[in-house]
Amino acid sequence: MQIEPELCKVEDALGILVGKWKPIILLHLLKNGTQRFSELKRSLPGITQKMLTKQLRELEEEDIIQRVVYAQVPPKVEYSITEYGRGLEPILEAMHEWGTKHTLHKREMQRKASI
Amino acid sequence: MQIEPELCKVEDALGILVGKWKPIILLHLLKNGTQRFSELKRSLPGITQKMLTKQLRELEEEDIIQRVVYAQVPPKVEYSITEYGRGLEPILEAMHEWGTKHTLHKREMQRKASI
DNA sequence: CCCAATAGTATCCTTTTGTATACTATAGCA
DNA sequence: TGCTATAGTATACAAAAGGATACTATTGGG
Repeated sequence: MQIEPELCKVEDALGILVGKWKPIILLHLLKNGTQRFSELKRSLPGITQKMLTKQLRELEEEDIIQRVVYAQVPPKVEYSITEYGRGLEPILEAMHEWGTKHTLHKREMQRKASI
Repeated sequence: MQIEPELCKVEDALGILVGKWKPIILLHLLKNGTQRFSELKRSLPGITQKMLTKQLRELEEEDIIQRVVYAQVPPKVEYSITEYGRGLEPILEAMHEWGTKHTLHKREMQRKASI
């Protein structure tokens, strides 16, 4: 792993995943497939509409998710992961794996600290 | 991959990597081994001392890096990745791999857009 | 006629991140 | 005596991210 020109690539990935909501949104779409706006909103307790819209727009911009609007009333808009976006799964998995270890590690550290 | 309790784990990993400087700092320490404060600073053009100090303190807090102070004048402080912190390498690698594809993908998208 | 449901916008505010700049302590050296 | 080097702090500020709340359009149903 060389360093200088490689950094920006790591940062690119990070730039796409970063934010309080993006990883959760992506996990939901990866796990559950196509979802409507309202379904996502219900899945993300605490998110505001503004935030959800913003995150979805940004992910769409990067071609990570796809947005399909149905000409209906009331409106129906569906979101799904693109082929390309599915490539993020290994990163999410690596993070998940590490996160699991991290939880145990934190617990261990606290135990030691309390002695 | 289950969802609800799993989310926080992904977010834990993200929380540690996120920031304009943390991934670069970690890559430098992973690649070059132990480094002094001033060496890191020189390696990160544009970072202010305050930011570098802050990021290093946070990484230390999470037991990702280790800080060793030598009782000298002028001061000497060395930073290195911990065993535990080394566990982040697969994540950085997955991001790097994806980032490389992303660069090509972006280029392709721009080419298409310009037709 | 009025209400509910959906997928948003618009506006204002707070918190978090990041930047710029100046300052400190101390030993060795000229 | 004053300068340099190192690893920081302190203070003020600017920008970005996130949150709270209110508003919109439309149509089918009561």
